[in-house]
Amino acid sequence: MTNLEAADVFRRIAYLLEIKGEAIYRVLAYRRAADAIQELGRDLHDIWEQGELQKIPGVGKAIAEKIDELLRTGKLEYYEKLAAEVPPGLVEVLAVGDVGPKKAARFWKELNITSVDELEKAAQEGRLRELSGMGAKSEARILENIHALREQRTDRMLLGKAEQVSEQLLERLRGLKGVVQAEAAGSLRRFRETVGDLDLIVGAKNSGTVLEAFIQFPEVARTLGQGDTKASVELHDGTRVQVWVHPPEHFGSAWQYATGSQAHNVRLRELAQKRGLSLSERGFKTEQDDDITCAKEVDVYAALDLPWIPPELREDRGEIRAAQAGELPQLVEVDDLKGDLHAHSDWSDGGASMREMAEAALELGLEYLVVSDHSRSLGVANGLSIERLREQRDEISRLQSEIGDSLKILHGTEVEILADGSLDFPDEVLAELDIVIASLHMSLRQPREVVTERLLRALSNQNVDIIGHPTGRLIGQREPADLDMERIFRAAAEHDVALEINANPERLDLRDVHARLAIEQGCLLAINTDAHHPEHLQFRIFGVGTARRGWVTPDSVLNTWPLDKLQGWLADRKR
DNA sequence: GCCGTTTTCGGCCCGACTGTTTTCAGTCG
Repeated sequence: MTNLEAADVFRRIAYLLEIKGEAIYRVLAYRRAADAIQELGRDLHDIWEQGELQKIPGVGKAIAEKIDELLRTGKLEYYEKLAAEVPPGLVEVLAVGDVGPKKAARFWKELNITSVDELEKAAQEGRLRELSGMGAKSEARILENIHALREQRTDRMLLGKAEQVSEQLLERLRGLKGVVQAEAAGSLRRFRETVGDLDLIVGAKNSGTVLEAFIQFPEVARTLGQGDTKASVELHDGTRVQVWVHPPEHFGSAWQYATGSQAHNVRLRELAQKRGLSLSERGFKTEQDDDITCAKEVDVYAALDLPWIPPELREDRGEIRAAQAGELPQLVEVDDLKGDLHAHSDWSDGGASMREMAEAALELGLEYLVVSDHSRSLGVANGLSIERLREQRDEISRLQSEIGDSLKILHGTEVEILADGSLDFPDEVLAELDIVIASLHMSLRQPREVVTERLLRALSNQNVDIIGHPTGRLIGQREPADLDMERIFRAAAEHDVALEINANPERLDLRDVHARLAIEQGCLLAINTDAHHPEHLQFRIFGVGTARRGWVTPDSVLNTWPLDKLQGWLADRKR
């Protein structure tokens, strides 16, 4: 049973309890435990075997016992009893917008609806409006939301797309009369790997006119809701966007609120309560009902005696405790990156020449760029033969003398880790290169033991400097290889091999929680773009965002080092 | 059901928006 499957059981329990009408805090407890299990980064089995289930935040005695039963037997009696009481199909009904536990329970008890199909049929037949408190409008909304669900218009989008769409809208918003400031908030600002809807926040006095203008933007297909301070719309491509408008004197608290995460905000509000304050997007209220406004985000944190907490850390993963103790990490920043250690050219499957790639790197102010084209076995990517690899070396020398000293081009390879764990080039060929990245692209579906051993074998090859996109996942398209990450981290630390945080928004691999575990084990990381076009070098912001979500500091990142230090490290390894 | 530098029992965030209502419940973030 995977972490995701176990988390799903507890999430379903939470939903069923909620429909059943159980105490909300019991529901929240199950939901919190489900989230914690899903975001572990470690294998639930390992924690179970070590008897440390109750060390997971949100897991106490009762839920630990249920995890134990689930992992031992593959089943959970408590869940099965619950599912006999409340039809489990109702969980899917909750995924329909505007349908929560109360309505789902009434649809079930009063109309005998237990699935989305049955709900759709009832709505089409006009039976929902017969319930008290429901009307034709609610019915039409629910029907529309069922269609949106069917068309998967509710899927989360990749960070790259979210960034692009958001920037476009922010540009327009900033151009509106009276707008002082417009910024991205929500999971995009926190650099979560996928984004549900876009949350934008605007500082302006005249919220009404800004919102009116916003819903008229050409990108907007329809308005889902609009009030005094916020509007919610759907764009032509199905992207959902929420815009909040607050007066500039509230901008800080509003931005903080809209950035989330929800769990982080709940913690802050609890802290506020303990001080006799109430925190909302409008700032603080004292017990005497006096307002404390926050024009800047730092004001919100300062009122709680906390330093400003970077958005990427705001996930209720210990950041508030660290802030209270004055132990927030000094996170890596984009400007810390001195080079990119993984890029492709048209020698293999890249879309640009080495010169074009180098010029793009120069423009970003990088000190060095590694050209690391694919190796011979990756036919689909036009992998290089040994002969062509050596020709490429000569070509790089020529290019280097042409462009001068401001950018050092290093010759590397992204060498295939073959199905048996051997590498696609012999050791003597790898030894000729400046730097070697070893990656998995093929046979990713091998059993855990096999694929883990395969990566461990590559890690122990003394020519290997970096493991590229370690798990091989493609977000939303291809599951990660079933690796024992803790063994990988231990081996990487032992052999002093860096693990990549691949910055391509389709990969983000290592992911945030893995990066955090890796540095705790003493691993070195490398934040690389894996660029196949000059513009892909910009992906580094997503890699840095992911690293920051993993509490990564610059000293753990190989490519924050200046060229001479990097070359020193590489030379030491060759000995 | 979980949790504790005020607690091992008694708490557990806060407000906007919508639809159906004459004052509010439900949903969402």
